[in-house]
Amino acid sequence: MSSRQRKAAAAPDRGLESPLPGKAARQTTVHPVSSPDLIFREIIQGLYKGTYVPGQRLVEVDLTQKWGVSRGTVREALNRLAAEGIVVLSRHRGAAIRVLDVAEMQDILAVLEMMIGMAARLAAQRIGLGANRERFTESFEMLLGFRSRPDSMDLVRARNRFYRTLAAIGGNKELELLLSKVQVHLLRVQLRALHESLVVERFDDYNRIGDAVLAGDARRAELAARRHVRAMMDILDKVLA
Amino acid sequence: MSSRQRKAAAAPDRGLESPLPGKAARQTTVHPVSSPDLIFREIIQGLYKGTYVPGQRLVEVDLTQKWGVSRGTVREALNRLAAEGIVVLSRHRGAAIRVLDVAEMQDILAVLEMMIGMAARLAAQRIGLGANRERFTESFEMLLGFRSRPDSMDLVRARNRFYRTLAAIGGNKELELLLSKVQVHLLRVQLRALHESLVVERFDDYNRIGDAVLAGDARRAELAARRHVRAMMDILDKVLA
DNA sequence: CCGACTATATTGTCCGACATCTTCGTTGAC
DNA sequence: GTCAACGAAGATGTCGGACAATATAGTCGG
Repeated sequence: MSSRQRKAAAAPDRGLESPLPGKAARQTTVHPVSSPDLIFREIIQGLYKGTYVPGQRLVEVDLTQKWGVSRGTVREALNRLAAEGIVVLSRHRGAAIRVLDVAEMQDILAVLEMMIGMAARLAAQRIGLGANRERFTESFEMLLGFRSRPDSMDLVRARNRFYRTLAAIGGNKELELLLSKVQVHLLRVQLRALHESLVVERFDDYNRIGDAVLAGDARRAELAARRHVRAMMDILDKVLA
Repeated sequence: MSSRQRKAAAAPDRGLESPLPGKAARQTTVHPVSSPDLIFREIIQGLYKGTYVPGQRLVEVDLTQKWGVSRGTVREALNRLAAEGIVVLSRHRGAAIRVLDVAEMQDILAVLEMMIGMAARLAAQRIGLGANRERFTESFEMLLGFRSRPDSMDLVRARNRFYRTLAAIGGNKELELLLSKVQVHLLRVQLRALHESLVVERFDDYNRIGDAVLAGDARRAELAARRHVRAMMDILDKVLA
């Protein structure tokens, strides 16, 4: 019974036309993050910190106790991590941090070359629009600021931010979204585990990319970005030899 | 209390090294699909069928009644759909089928041009390996078989399969994964709604792509693929003019 | 007609329970 | 002693209910 009769989603009632777009309207309450969100980020951060290593199994009950949340909440976080490709799920066997084999790393880098190249090209083309130049310059200089002190969690953040900004001012939302789904986190961590030399930050490359973007030289920006990724591929190949 | 002490995922016990890879071992039970999986697919299929239209809200309780599952299950499905970008979630406001604006469609097509181009290039390079030629030929001919009878759900499946095969024989797993995350479903449905002419299947394009791939001509395959996507972008532009 | 307040619908999160399934140690036959 | 079948324990899949938090709609007073 109950007045809960609703025709089960049959009526195409249009709603949520613009869920996020800022009408600068009243933000009734600040919606910081949901619990699954927190766990999601914690685990990614734990990846960099070494709290979690590829191959490690994630048992629901354990996570429940660790963060004091319910299984349902943990489950949501795990599903999102799986959707991102960071953990693998197999029915009735549970979750584990994904292990990349060398072929997968090469695949990721190959795709990354194309996507980062595109992002750099678009960014160079649109560097003059709006506040793009300021935004880019800021994240660029912040990244370069770590030249003297690598190996910190802040550097990781700065690098990620640099790439996010690159994609953002490029203006292609879909590219931005897809780039966030490429397994850069896993790749970095597992490359580092593979060989120490791979962890070296290539600031010269960053410089070349940044310069070309700021110069508005789309072709050069794309080439610099692609060369950067290709350099990592080469190092990977050498390590294997 | 309770012997449930487990150090909360601190021990890097390696497990699930190869969750899927076929050791051709005993498959104790056939794991068809989980309930969230079913709902996930149903909704995507419903998109094509018109059961669900962009902008339509998806209320959890409705879906639980429609499929006779619990809210938790529905929730999982919605989260996955959100992760794929098919629905948008906003806190306490619920889920709705994502509405693409024209800019987003253009973004998606721009990324698609690059990715499909890459897939076609790789596929042409590897057409000779293993059973690639057979696999590709089969899906190719199946697609062409619909030349005389467009506008069926089967055609949708055939086209998707063609692209999946293209990506698969290309051999880059990451590209394959990312391609599956591009919003082709939404794009097709909303393009169709925008203008009837956009629904026309471009079999000539498919032919050119297929021929080039089968000929092992990587350059030509990439160009044909990119041109196909670009043609759709042009039509989109014309409709807007 | 407009703005503040209240009611309701809906989502976010938790808890507990049970079925299903995997894993692994044990038993027993060969 | 080896190996397969059996069975117990651990973990996940799914369910149902419950309550809090919050957005939206409707109501009331001005």
